[in-house]
Amino acid sequence: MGHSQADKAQSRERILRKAADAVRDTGLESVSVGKLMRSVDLTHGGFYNHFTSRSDLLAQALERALVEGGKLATASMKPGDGARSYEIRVKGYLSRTHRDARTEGCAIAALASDVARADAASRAVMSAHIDELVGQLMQSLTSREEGDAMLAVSAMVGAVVLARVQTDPKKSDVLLKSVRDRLLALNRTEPA
Amino acid sequence: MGHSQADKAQSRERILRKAADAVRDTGLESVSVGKLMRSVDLTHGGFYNHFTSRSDLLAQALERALVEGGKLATASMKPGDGARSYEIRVKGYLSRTHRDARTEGCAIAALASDVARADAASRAVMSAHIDELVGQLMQSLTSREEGDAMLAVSAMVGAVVLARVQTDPKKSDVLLKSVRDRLLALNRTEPA
DNA sequence: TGTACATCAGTGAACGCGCGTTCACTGATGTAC
DNA sequence: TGTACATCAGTGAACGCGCGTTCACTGATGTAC
Repeated sequence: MGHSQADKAQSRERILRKAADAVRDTGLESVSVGKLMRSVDLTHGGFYNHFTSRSDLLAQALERALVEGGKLATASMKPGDGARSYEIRVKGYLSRTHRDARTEGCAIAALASDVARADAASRAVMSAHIDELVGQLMQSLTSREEGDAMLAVSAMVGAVVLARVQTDPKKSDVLLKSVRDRLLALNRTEPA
Repeated sequence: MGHSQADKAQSRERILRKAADAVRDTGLESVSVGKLMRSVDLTHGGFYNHFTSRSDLLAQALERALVEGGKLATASMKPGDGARSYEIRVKGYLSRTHRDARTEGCAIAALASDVARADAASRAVMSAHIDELVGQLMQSLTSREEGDAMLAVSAMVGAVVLARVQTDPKKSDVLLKSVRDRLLALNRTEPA
């Protein structure tokens, strides 16, 4: 609303934050400059004081969504939880809460199919976050094998996306629980 | 081009087939009536001789894409392959060929994130095909446990989508191979 | 089989609409004296 | 500290464009006699 430099930074931040949410809520392509600016109580013309184009905004919103979505994963972990961190991550990711919180949750699950057909720049941004997630999970695995982490990440992302598609709530719950139980079991039995 | 009843049925079929491909190639929302009709050498006005609206077409194209994508899974199987069908399915799904053939491949992998935020009708259509895929895989599993099939389907869909996002081709290959090896191993060691 | 007529698949102009982007403008903010 | 001026965040009209949908039209197809 104001005209100071601090106000500008704040406006930019509000636009980007809203865009990061909108992108996860309704997809990359659904975000329009007009609707976005209206949603933060500004007019469309001012958009270009903050971003050079819609696609510039989208690239930054994707990155932001991935970072925000990634924070949640570690937010609920206390230091010293190291040994149980695999369990905590898997349970959190494959929870009904996460399934039902698409707008605040992992952007990989929210946008994977979209980004799979996007340009190389967008895919590279998400690739980095996939690698990071695989790395984090590998560290917390008793086997410490990257391939095991890749299976877990694939199953986690796949299960959350499929659980969000599933219209029967009971089947959706069962899907989450089945995958969760099996991923947890794998980490226990594998080193045997 | 022609005006006979047979021509009409053929036109409708060509439109729907193109739409089913386009939907997997570039997403549900990207299909426009004008571009679609041009791509089958017709003009946009005639579209409404075949479908009541764009969203009517989209619903049918999603169903078609799911059916076509599902056929591929069983196409390469010979009768009598029963015992090895889990292996054949998993290998086919997690192949580089499938990863690189988004337009002809499994529509669940191509459109899962999109449909996750679509209306209940679209989600119900895809839900049915997810259930079917889980059912098929369960039948071919030595454990015959639905939960095991759910893990496999989640990991298969997740891995293909993530492999399509991954910009580093080597990492993409490793992801597919790691998940494939582990899903195959699970079916061997579990009954022990 | 040949003719007259109704049907209807396909055409292309026209509609209202929302889109991304540009631009002349306003007035509050920040700066120089 | 007070005044004059430059800056620039935010406004809103305007642009060209592609969209989904409608509609009067055309001419080939199918039908009735």
